[in-house]
Amino acid sequence: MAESGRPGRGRGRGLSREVVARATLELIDAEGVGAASMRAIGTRLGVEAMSLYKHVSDRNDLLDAVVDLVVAELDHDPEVRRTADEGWRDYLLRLAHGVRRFAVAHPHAFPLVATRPAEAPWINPPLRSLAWIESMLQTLGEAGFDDEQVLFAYRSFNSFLLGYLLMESGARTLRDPQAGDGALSPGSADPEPVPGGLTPTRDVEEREAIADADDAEDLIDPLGEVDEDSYPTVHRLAEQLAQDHYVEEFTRALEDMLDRIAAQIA
Amino acid sequence: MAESGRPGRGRGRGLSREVVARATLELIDAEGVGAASMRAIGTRLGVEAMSLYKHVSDRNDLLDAVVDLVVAELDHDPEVRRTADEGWRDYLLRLAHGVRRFAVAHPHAFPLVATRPAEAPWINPPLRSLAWIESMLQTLGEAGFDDEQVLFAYRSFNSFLLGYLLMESGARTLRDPQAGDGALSPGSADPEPVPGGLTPTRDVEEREAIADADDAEDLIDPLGEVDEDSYPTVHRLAEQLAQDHYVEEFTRALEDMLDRIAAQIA
DNA sequence: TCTACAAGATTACGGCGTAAGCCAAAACCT
DNA sequence: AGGTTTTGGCTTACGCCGTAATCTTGTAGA
Repeated sequence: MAESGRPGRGRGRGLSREVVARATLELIDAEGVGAASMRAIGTRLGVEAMSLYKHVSDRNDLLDAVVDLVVAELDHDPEVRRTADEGWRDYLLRLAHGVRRFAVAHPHAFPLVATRPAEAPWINPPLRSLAWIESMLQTLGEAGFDDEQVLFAYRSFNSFLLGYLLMESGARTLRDPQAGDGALSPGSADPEPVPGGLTPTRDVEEREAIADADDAEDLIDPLGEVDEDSYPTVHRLAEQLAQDHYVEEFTRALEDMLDRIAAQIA
Repeated sequence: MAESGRPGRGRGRGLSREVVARATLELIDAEGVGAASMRAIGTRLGVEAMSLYKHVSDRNDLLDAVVDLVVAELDHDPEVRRTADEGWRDYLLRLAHGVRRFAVAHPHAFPLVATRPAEAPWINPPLRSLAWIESMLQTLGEAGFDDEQVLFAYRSFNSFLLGYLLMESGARTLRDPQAGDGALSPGSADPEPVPGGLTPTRDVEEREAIADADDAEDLIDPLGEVDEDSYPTVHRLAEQLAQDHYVEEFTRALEDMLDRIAAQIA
């Protein structure tokens, strides 16, 4: 990991597995997974598509590299650390918020992390690295969990993050009225421009701040109208359904889940 | 929706949006989403690929039709009904198990239902039909929930199902050691044969029975070995991690979630 | 300087989604 | 019944996709 990579030194130009993966992630953020073709990535890097294969075995491997990038990004998050200085609860809390920060910053990429097939049935998304799994299991074990409780917490934590963040990132990446996604298809020749007008590249904290600030008026997209006669309840609740309370809800649901784990070990 | 459709009557052969969608679902079950190309589907139906476009506007629409098929399948499930004769808890319980039956029977298709982009941010997977959303919101409202509680229950239920079942179906559709998935890619020319040797077509109950019967020895795939020095905890817990306790865990976690909702309205 | 090799370029192939047009047969309307 | 319209499937063709195979070139090490 991170061999040398700077464009000045080394043999060719500044390409490397990580650089390619990073460019791919940027492309995914900007235009969706479907737009990240080998040719498009090459173009973005000023390079022919086939050159990517010097750093990546095939497209699957590239997408795996993107997932690795996500996991690596977690390690660089100053709030997320692999230590439980303040107890297991704080450890899981920080980890969860770190993962959520990524999901919010990269709503097009999160489904990738969430649904990419794993090598073993117990490598669960969204933490698909043996290193993190080891860290988590070990931390919980050291916190006094017995084996069964460790596994319960492991699965509870993963499925909670998976479900909630996939729901949230799904709400942030709506279908383009014309021209679908291509996210889960072979082929698909559409560009899938990011629909909401958001440009998810940096500034996670900034957007969070915005989302948190106005508390009850940040509705995302009402889908025009809902037929009142056919779906009266949906129609009545449409406005509240469209409100964005994700931060508070996530925090609260997370606390609830941790409570449940705590109750389990008591 | 069921116009006539029988091959004997009507104009052409027995094609229809639903028939095409059903064939697609079968292909997805057998070989994964990536294998369900227009040409492959046509071949399976004894028809040219372009003929499918008479019943479906494009491939995105076809995948939507598959999702519709899932929702429709729910309606035909005798245990799942859109009424709360026995209270909201029973209603949600039956619904959840119905969705899980589908996820277990169609592990390759569930990620599709889970990640397909929606038209509005409050249409959450896995219940992506206005009819079901209306049913659920209305039922909860009639059960005495106020608006805020309805929304809390709605989102809790959806994110729980999404996370748990995606985790479970992910564990049932592992990566083919050679040749990746193509599930989230454009292009991808691989067949992705179903890995576990399972043939998920009917007999959900039967497989459940098997899964339930032997309680502690149904491990799915150990991934060969895990390096003991690098990942000691994973190594130690590998066997238990590989065990399939999904049914009991799901049931228990579901009850916990319903408890949380119940506590919320008390 | 010579050699080996790694990084990127070129070419080419089969498969993909699908636009456009064609055609026979079923359905409909006197 | 006979003419017309509509429908459902077929054919052709185009551009994009992933990638196998091969060639070119600049650089590092001897």
